[in-house]
Amino acid sequence: MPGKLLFTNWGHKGTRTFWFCNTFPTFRFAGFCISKPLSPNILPNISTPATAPYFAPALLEWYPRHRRDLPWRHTQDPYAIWLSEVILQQTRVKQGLPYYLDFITTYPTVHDLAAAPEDEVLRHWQGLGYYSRARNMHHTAQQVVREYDGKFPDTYTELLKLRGVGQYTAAAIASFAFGEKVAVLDGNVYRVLARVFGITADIAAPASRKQFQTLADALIPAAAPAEFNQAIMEFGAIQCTPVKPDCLFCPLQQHCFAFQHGMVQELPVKSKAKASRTRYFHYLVLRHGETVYLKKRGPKDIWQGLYDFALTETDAAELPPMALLDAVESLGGQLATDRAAEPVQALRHVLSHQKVEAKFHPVWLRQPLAQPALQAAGLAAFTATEAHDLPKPILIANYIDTIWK
DNA sequence: AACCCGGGGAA
DNA sequence: TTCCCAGGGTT
Repeated sequence: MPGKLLFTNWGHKGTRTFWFCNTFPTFRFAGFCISKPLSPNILPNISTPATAPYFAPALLEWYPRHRRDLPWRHTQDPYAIWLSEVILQQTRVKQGLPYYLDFITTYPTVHDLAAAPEDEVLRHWQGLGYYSRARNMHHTAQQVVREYDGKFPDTYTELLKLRGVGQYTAAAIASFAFGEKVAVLDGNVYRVLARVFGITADIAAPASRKQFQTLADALIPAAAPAEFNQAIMEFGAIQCTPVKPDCLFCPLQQHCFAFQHGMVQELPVKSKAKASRTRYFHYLVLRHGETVYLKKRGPKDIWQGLYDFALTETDAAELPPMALLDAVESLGGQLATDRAAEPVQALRHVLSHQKVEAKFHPVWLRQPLAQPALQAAGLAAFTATEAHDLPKPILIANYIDTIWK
């Protein structure tokens, strides 16, 4: 962002003087205005992580006094730790906790999880989102049983080979369960490091990862890698929060670049996600007697492996006239004449990357649909009880609740 | 490197 | 309503 040179802040550190433009992250350093972040992109209030001896001790002193009492913190079982970490990916503790308790109760060991049908695992996951996590988790459970004799690998490098276990999760399991000295890097860690050390790299850019990883690896103490990883993430979740961090009572206040320079709001730098698109779903809720017809969703779209109704998607909110009747006819279905028409229900469902505007069209059939037509359409007949037990998107589960109370 | 994948809570 | 939360897999 070249051009603007209005100074909003300035500071001294040692013999150096630096200024900040209001066009952050452009800033001036020692009289030179630079348009790109310094390399390495650590602002001059620290030289190297080795000169931050305060960091780990402060967190390790803070952690036992502020940590939440969470069930996965009472175990060394790599299975339980893996389970909790997969559930907590992109998920807040408050939302994930009941799912963890359900899973660890239903599937106390990796053998129990591996032996379960995928539909059942997905049903327990229902409502938690990002369903590939559940499918990958199930796959990995079977792999651990088959190829690892039911015992999780005990090193970062080996853990990384498991499906659904990336750099973060491998580091978490390796340190928590096996005491390996490898620093975790999640959203909390990015935020804490960016603020304390004044790092201006875009945390949404994959290329920034290396810089944060190098810093975190330098900060993690050999004496307590697990506690350090727990502490820095908990610190980010409780104290150094995304909005309104508790800087007033922060143990790192004196050392925090962002606080000392009034830039807590500006750090970390994070580019915005692209706008989400709107999709228009027209669901045909086909029913006959106690039977409802559902379809298992396929790959390369949202809600893979979950069940919903016969679906017609359109580019606009309106459906071409007769489209639904045509769809019923193509299934060989006939409309029942002895039932009053039920109202079309519209529900909106917002995902982080898509907005789904769904309309549910109830259709009572005169006769059951024939098997060949069902098979061709990917539909299958279920009772209300069976439908309840199948994994469904929250949108569909909510709708079914409204029609069956 | 870019893109896709859910859902809920707080302001 | 609007804004925030983000790790892993695929392409």
